[in-house]
Amino acid sequence: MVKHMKMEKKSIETQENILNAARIIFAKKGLSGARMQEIADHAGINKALLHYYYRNKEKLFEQVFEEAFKKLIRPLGAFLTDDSELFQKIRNICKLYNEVLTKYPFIPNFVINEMNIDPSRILNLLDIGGVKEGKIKTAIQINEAIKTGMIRPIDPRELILNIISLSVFPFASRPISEQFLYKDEDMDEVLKSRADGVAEFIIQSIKI
Amino acid sequence: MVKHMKMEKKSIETQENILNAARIIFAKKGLSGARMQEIADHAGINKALLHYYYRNKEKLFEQVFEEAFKKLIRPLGAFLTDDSELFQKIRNICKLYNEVLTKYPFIPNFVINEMNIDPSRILNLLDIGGVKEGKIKTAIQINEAIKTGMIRPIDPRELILNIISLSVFPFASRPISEQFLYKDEDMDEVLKSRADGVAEFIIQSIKI
DNA sequence: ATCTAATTTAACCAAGTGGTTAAAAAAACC
DNA sequence: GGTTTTTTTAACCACTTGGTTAAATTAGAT
Repeated sequence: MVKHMKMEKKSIETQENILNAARIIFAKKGLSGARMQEIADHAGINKALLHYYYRNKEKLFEQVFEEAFKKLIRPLGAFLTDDSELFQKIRNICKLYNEVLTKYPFIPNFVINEMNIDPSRILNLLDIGGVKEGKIKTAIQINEAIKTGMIRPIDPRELILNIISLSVFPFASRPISEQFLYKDEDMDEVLKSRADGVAEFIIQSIKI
Repeated sequence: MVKHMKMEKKSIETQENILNAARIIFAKKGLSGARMQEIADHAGINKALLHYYYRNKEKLFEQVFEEAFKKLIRPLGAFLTDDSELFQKIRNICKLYNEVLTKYPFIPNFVINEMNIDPSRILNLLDIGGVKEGKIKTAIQINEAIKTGMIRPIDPRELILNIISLSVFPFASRPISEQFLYKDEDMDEVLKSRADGVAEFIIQSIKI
């Protein structure tokens, strides 16, 4: 990306291999637990080449983290800026989070944990996907729905946090939930088929 | 604990200091991110003494993890084995989790993350607090409540997972929720006052 | 005061870590 | 086939890390 004029085929493929390996290893072991050697092995290359493409561990991690963080926040932004009617919006975000997290199940745990270790990591990434304005907009919409008697009174932020909790936590807590709740079952299938139930659970809880 | 016949006052205090330091550092940085030197510093002692009381990092970590894991699972066990009527049970667990996690807010993230890195860590800790039998008992109770028309049809495990999600996720995801939902507010206060609302949210969603 | 346990000091070690380097080899490109 | 880029090899480095050791010091208990 930086020091080569011609971007050859093999080179791009290698960089993609590195990123894929980094995604897997970092998500599994975190920044401090991941080893550059392991990432190189997983990418099918050697350490020298890994450092040839990515200056250092921190830079590689930043790229992987930023990408994961966006994947986690964008559905929230999509929900908050969604113009649909409230109940439909709720169905939409449940479905969207379910799709995204089925595809990238390690993201919630990974992002939350690294943010916990170093909250400053997020500083360059505020206001992604229009969350800021969307939040205000959706809060107004919820308060309207309360006024018109469509839903019972509830703090908009509480409702939003409940929606996210129900959508995201089962993925983040998978190893625990699997052990204590869904032992011997296909947790992938369980999680995938949750989306509709979650949306109805939320709607039931607020509608009058 | 091991090599001394007399357990003097100072000794016990030091061991407690070590454990407290270990709880904080491990919860913040995880097993791989924590440094024995940092734990020693935080405990106000030196590395030699740290190793004098705790043979190695792994042993110290195991003790801290097991303790945290139990703190996280016991409320679930208490809920599942609770003899109260269903709605009261739900109010009880919401309140209990809120109290426990207000006191130990780092536990969810810590336990979930370390389980994600090494799921085998839990193997000696299965069936804590009567979760196993309690699960069956509560499932029966929920199915009864459905039959008698007290609540709408729902998979018992889905309901349980929803309860846990709503109770635990806001604590686990605090750095993110704070940033995007409750900016500039006292998140401690917000979390503390959530318990009642959460219980009603759940009850509203299932009652007929 | 004396004996024992708790703690410090300070040096040390082996293994692992992120990262570098230079030269050789392999592959892609024209 | 010659040039350029990609990749490997392999050695190397400085630093960190978990862990150890032995002797000296401090504090507690009786």
